[in-house]
Amino acid sequence: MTINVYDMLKERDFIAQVTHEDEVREYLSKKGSTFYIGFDPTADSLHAGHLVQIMVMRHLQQAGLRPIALMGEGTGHIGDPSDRTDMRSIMSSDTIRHNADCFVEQMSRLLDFSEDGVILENNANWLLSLNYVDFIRNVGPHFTVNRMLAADCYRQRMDRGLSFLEFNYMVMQAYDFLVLFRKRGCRLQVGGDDQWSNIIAGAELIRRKEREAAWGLTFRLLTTSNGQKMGKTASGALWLDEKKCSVYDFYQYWRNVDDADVGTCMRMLTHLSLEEIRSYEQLKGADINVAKERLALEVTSLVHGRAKAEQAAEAARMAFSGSGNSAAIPICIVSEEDRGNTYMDVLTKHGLTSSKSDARRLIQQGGFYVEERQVQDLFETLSDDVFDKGELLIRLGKKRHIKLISKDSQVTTLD
RNA sequence: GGGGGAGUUCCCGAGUUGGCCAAAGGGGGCAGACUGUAAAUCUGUUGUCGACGACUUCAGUGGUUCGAAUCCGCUCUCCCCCA
Repeated sequence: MTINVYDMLKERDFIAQVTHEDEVREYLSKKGSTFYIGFDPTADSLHAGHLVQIMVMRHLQQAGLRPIALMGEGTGHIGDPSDRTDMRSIMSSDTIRHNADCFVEQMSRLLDFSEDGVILENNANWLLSLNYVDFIRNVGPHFTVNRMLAADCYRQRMDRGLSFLEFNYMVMQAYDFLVLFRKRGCRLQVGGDDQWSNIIAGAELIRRKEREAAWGLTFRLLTTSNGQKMGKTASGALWLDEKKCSVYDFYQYWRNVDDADVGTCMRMLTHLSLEEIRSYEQLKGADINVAKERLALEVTSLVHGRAKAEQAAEAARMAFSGSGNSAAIPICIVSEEDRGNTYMDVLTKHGLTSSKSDARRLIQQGGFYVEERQVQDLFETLSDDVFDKGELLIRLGKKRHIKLISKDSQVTTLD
């Protein structure tokens, strides 16, 4: 017999909170049951944090359940205050729509949409046209402000200030759940643990208005063993869009997770079997690197496909141990006019360093290498003869490997 | 609407008897050592530039002054108490 998906999720460390464990386990064992998960289109790409939700959808989908992916184009106009200390900036309708489109596009590559495998909904369809008075008369009586204020997600904001706009978010999301129950018979909402308050609000609304059972289930947020949010890079989120985060950088992120986090990441972000993961967890010391390579390969494959993931792995081996193929190493195209300029200037011009002072510091501190030769002279210039077949490998610090590509008298596309 | 308080460099947060402030300290970032492309630890660094000096910063703006983050006026924003 196959194991109950609920127990499987539990074994893989996903589950944070559940409203009614027995009922939810039972519900999830029935093929065709629907569950929903919301995505607020706050950016034009999904990021690592969404990966957990995606994985859950994949697991449940494989178990024969029907995921409803709800695009929060309507709620996006409000901005979820959960798990935030500051107010979200207000986005234009066009931006929100664009973001939602990007989400759908990415999801279509991460989930099986064939044969209505995933139901796509968009709460703009029912939220945007709501009549204010009708709405608050309809759902308002079922909420007390007292209880809402006691909710975790709002309490955190009591000191910093919470706008009335944001205060409405919970009610909107609760209403979404009610709509999806009526429209799709959906009795279960799942989401990240920061969504707990919003989720139970919806489940209660269904009970009050429809006198029907509805449940909620949340998953652990992706955090490091010492409580830091994972999926953050120096420049922000770890995006799934290749244009916003190269496959190589994405691979490197997972290749470099803390020792203590490898097992959890494998359980939550890959489809490796628990036995296999356990054997990886037996590894000690430097051997753990093998596990990290596997983790990075698996997660990257999921998001970008096997071929690109393997290219990235190759490139990483090339960069760090000399053997391999550098094809996937991030490139930077330099033009004719860069010749003869100091490395300081070239690095800065192409955005590899934030300013010439920054570049100067890097070189002075001995962190700049050209083909593994440490550059000592602050004013050393980029010359023609250092290129090998139009390519030149440089290194900033210990880990940032960049390939300069010589593009003679061509218009360069900077990035 | 009335009363009070605050806006400092990526973040938090010193500094307000005017010069010794590019501005303490912590966090974060970056570089180096150590290492396993880990963690922890240690060291350095962290406005810009034609760089042992110069230039531009302390919400905005206009003043006072030889000289202001520090004093005065106005504006904007935020918080708190009362309504």
